[in-house]
Amino acid sequence: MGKQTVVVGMSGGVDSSVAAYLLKEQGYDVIGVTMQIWQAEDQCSISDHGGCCGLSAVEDARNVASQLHIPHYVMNFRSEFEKYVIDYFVDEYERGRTPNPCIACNRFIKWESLLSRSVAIGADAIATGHYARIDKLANGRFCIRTSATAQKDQTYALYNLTQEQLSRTKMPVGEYTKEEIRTIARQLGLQVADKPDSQEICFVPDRDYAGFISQKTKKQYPPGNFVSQDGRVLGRHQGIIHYTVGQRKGLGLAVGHPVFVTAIVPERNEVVIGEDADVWGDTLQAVCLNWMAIEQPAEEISCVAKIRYSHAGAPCRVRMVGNDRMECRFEEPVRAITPGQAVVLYDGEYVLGGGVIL
RNA sequence: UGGGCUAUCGCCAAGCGGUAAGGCACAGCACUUUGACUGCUGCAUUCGUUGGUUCGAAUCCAACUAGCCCAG
Repeated sequence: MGKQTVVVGMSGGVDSSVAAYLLKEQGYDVIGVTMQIWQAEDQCSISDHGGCCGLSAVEDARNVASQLHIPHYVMNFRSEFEKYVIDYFVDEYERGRTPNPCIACNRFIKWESLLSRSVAIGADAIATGHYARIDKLANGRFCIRTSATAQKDQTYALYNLTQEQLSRTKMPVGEYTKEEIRTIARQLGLQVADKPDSQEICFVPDRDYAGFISQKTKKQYPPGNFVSQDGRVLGRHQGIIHYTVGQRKGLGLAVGHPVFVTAIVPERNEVVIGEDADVWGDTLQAVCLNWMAIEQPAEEISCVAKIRYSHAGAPCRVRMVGNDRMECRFEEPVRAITPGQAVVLYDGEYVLGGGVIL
């Protein structure tokens, strides 16, 4: 048997660049691939910094690949990205929900699409620069495990990967801390060593995601009422897509004390406002489940659940309440259970599974 | 039209003769590969207007203006 071939998704950032290097060191045949997913030809001016998918990213990735002496290709995933990430993102906001585009992108673009195309060109697996590890458990299942450093952990956004996808994936960066990765990059002389971490939604570099949606759909999202929990009108909002559960800033409501969005009602074009206490809850239901370390549990299980990226996690009990539908009951109330966000279940360092909050 | 009350930052609101609290909102920064939350910093040389009293007034006096309430 020859060496295994791995396609590394190279975003042009430090993490995926070092990932490519590490795999090469480990003896794999490494192919660098940069996914073109958003930037259209006429928009290269917008995001030089940050974005994982800008045009400058292609330049950076190409340079790194040549320094590492590995082949580099650019693959176009724009239509998939449009369908599975952009459309989903817009739809969710229109329905008064709050999407997590990174999770959708991981599942459908980085894995479903990149993996199949990589296999098509003869690769055995794909790799990314995520801060997470993949283990094969005693029960035979593949599982995402938190990275070596709790500081930088990206497992939340990866709960959605299938067993098949995990079996063909490598995440070499998960064994290191961010600083170690940057140090390696410097030692290699990579010019991306000190490139800042990406943040924000990659396809909305100016942070104005509501403007992005309007521009994208060519639709107007009419103003409506801010209402209290008992139905009193408190003011006017700028259109439902501007809000999310738990939000405080940008409401323009001077009530004397902080107030928060507690719910969004698209049918009535209303945004419900409440006190801080009103935004805490101890139960949620989730659908579109994906089980990772375990199969769908028959009995109630105890675990820790994260309600959003960068949530510390909270102890809860989980049980199925329907076909592809589970309920989590938290020991203590958690803040801002938000429809559309993901719940990810953990047992220690291992991701048990997750779903989308109803 | 008589009588009374109130006018302080976008909103609410301290102040009661000694040189403008606070909360909310808002802005910036930090944090953050989603939306949020959170933290820090900033935010009225000026108190409806015009005069007066006083060493000194947002605070006392007068007139004017506006709003509210009660009589009609």
